[in-house]
Amino acid sequence: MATVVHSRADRAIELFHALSDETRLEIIELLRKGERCVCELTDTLDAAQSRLSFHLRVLKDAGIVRDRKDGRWVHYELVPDAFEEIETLVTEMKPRVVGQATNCCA
Amino acid sequence: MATVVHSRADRAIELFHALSDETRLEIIELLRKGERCVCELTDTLDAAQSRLSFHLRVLKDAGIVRDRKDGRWVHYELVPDAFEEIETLVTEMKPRVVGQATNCCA
DNA sequence: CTAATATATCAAGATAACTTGTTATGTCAA
DNA sequence: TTGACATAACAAGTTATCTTGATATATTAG
Repeated sequence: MATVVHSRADRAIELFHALSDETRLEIIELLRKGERCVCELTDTLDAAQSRLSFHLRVLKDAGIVRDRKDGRWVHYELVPDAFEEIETLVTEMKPRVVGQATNCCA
Repeated sequence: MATVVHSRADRAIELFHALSDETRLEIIELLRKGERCVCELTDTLDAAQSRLSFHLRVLKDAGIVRDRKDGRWVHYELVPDAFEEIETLVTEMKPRVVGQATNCCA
């Protein structure tokens, strides 16, 4: 179980990296409709099984999805908390509304 | 001027990719305090100039920062709209609150 | 004009990420 | 128990990204 301790920045990098791939965004889009097994993702996205497995792991390691084993199927679903976390990160990097502050050089 | 037409997904990938690097997050954090010239970023982050230049370009191409030439200095600042755009993207990929929908296989 | 400074760009190498094909593991049906 | 299926993991190759050092361009000071 890949449980690594992250600095704040490392965590942001992990999350944003997980979101910066087309296949993974497609997976997220599909999972918005609810839990899905890998087989259905494979079919819908017309992607090789090992490729899906690779991307699901990236998403899972980042905590964006979780899996549930059910017989020979594994179902994946989104983890709402992860999206809250991402929203917080984005909010915290927005520019402050205040003035331009100290002018360097020139 | 690198102006490429993006699909919605491509745009998301570009933005999230731009945010998935430590140096770039540090740049953003610094620029939250207001406009800065490259020289100051180089000093503060203790990074080689060409490295900063590379990362600033990634951020600029993604529309996250913009530059302003002023004599022999170039000042960079955050583009607030970009963060609104990112927030919207994140909001739109959050799981819907509704039930589990169609159960595949099993 | 010349030298120094600020920045960008480029080329080469290093590292990381992704894809594909293959094999391994577990589960179920016959 | 055997075979088929669902999924994960691995290995090798490919591609993308990042870093570093070198060079190019513009601007200003002297």
